[in-house]
Amino acid sequence: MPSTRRTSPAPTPAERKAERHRGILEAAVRAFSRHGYHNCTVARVAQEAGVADGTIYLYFQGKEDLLVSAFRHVLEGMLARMDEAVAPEPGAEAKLRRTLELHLGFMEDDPELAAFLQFQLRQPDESIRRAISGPLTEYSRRIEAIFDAGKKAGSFRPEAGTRLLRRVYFGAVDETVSAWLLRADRGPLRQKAGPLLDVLLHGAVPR
Amino acid sequence: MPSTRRTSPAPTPAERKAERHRGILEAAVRAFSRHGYHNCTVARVAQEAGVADGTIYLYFQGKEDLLVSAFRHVLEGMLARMDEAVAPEPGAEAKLRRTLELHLGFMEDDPELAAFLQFQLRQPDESIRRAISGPLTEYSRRIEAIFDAGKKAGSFRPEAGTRLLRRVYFGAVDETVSAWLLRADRGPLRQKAGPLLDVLLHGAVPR
Amino acid sequence: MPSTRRTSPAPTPAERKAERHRGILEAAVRAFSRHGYHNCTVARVAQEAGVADGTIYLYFQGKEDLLVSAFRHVLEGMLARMDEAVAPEPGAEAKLRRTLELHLGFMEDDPELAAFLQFQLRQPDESIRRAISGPLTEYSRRIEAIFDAGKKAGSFRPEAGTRLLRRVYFGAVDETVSAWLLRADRGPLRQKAGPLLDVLLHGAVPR
Amino acid sequence: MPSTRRTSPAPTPAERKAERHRGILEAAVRAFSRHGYHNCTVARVAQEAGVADGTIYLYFQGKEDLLVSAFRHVLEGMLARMDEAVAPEPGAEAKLRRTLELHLGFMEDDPELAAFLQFQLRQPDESIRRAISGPLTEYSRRIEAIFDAGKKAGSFRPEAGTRLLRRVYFGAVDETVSAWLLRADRGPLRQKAGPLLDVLLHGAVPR
DNA sequence: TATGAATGAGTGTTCATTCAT
DNA sequence: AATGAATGAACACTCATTCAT
Repeated sequence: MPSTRRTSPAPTPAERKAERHRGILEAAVRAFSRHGYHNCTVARVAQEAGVADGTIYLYFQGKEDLLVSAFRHVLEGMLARMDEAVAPEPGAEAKLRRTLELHLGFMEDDPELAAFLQFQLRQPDESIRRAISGPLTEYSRRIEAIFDAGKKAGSFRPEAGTRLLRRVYFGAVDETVSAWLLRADRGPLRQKAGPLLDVLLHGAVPR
Repeated sequence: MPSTRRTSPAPTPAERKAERHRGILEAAVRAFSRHGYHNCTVARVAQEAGVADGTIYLYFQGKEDLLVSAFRHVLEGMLARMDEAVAPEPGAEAKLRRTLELHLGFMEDDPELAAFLQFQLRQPDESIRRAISGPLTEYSRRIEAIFDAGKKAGSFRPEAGTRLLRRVYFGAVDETVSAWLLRADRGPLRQKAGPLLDVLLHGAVPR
Repeated sequence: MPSTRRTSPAPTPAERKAERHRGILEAAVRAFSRHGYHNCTVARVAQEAGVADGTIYLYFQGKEDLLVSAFRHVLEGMLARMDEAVAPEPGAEAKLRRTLELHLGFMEDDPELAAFLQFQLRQPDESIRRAISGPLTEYSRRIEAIFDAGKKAGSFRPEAGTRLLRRVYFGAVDETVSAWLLRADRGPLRQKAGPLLDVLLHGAVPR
Repeated sequence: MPSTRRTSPAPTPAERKAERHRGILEAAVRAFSRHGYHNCTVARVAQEAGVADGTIYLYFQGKEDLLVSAFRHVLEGMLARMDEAVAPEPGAEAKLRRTLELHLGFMEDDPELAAFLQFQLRQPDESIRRAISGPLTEYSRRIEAIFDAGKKAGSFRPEAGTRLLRRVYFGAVDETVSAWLLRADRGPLRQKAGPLLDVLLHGAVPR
């Protein structure tokens, strides 16, 4: 008698496909972040994913599509978890803090993913930049929404441009994570959220 | 009477060599920023410089040395002009403002150079990052010196970490220039120094 | 009734691979001996073998490995056939004669292979010489074994050094084959075995 | 009063030229034997000779001409000294012995020259082989003359072909020198003349 | 659907040779 | 005569992509 309750019920073909899709994407993140996008062969991604070279091309258009898709996959995951965690936060400042903490936390927990985002995606190829900008805008939108809401609620200065604030936020986060990644002895990262936010919110000048 | 001092005296061999060196470096900046480092062949740099392929190798070790040397050349030029212009400024805040204005001004005046710095140098290759980090530290040092001096003079909050302030500065500048570069209609850039500095100095929160 | 044993059964992948391996090696012998190792491009070997350039690198490490592997392939074939033919010969002198006849016969029957062995393998590159010396030692061992056995049986002078005898044998064969190859009108070669052996065995001085 | 007997009187231009010619040839021998003909750049020969790259081309047609000329230079020197030393020897056997002793002596005294002759000249290029064969024939002629004279005088067996005897002689010398060169610990070489000649003259078979 | 052997276009680099000085 | 900077053709090797099985 077959067990009525399998630990993992036989996956449907569609599920198998989705699983492999995801497996390749995550292998790509690992492989690209380890060797660098240009120095990483498709064969290495395939090996990392445990599939044949040709199989990659059943799931993706080519190497570039693999990079872009991996980025989308990663960012969607991050945004989903951010949305869930940030929504309950009461005010704009709290939401911003929570977002920053989550971002730094993700990076700290998965340095390979962090290296992928910080280094491998900075490809100067026009087409890659274009393809990446879409998903990235989603993140931007969330940050700008927080700043806009904060301005309305009086938590943020209305005369500071929202896009400018967003850029300062992203720039500061970016530099912070990059510097942390390049350090040989990576200490804790998420705890840098406090000081960083302090400067972003109150500036360099004493009141 | 023959002039003893011609406007363009016959260049000495050493001068010719230095001139060619510089010519190749500047061709490299143009070629790399247009096509991307990895998509740009050495032959294209040679063509842009008006020399034969092999000539490149009389002046540089190889393609990577070309990238790194071009970066050093560019950054040294920027720093020299910054040092000159920033020294006379009276206080830390004025020095910071002048530095930022100059940085944005350089980028606005030479978008190709800006693209080179913003995109082509972000190579994930370990060896390139290492070779670049040295000269870049020079710039960091200047910014941190300004923040340190400002703290002593009471212009800046002493409890804000100097390295943190530097990272926020660099991150904000970086994002600002990148965003400007990616815009199809590049308007003025240097005038963004004011609002940007306002946020850096006084933060997002109203006092 | 389907035949259980086809004359040419569908080759297994492993067989196909071995076949191609051999095909490339033999193409390399032809191409190298025609154009000279250094003047022969890998592309030419590939063309001669009827495969793409890149395919060469699926079977060999590089050009040098191709040369060395080709040599090993050729010499192993020669030694196998020699061993088989020489074993039944009764005495040392007969064995030596048979070996010499076979050697000259191989060269006469395949001048391209002869040219490969005589000219292309004489590469002064240290690494090539080292790689070649191993297989070559096998041939040396056989000749020395014959001389040693002959000394014991009283057919050869015991006071003549075995290694010296081997060197005279190899040198004489080498010169003979080279001279034959360089001649425009290559007559028969194997029939030179008799006179050559006569000199080797009885010397230049009348008794 | 200027000394009437200078140690080296001012060289005429023609002498200077000849001196440089010789200097380049000898530099070529050293450079080629150290790095191998194909791995040795013309620039290295120039450096070794202490002249500019371009100067080489004032004295020689090109790299190949340099190799061939160097060979001719070396062989002419050897033959001149051989002729002088061998002439007084009384009989054919003595002449042969003297020639062999001189040959081995030259190699032992100048291993770099030996390596040049043994390895670098074995270039498979058709044109090189042709260019080399001429001067080499001179050496052959001397050896064959000795064998012919010896046959007439009854010292050598008349039924042994002269060319065959010459080939055995050259082959044996060649193998002997090569083996000596490849040995890490090069002991004495000239003293191998005796045993070698013994085998050449009396063969491998006891009488 | 998956495989992986085969492809062949693409490129950094070397170096024999030339020639303006 | 001598120089040595400049040339540019040539080539081994890589790897994204394809396709027969």
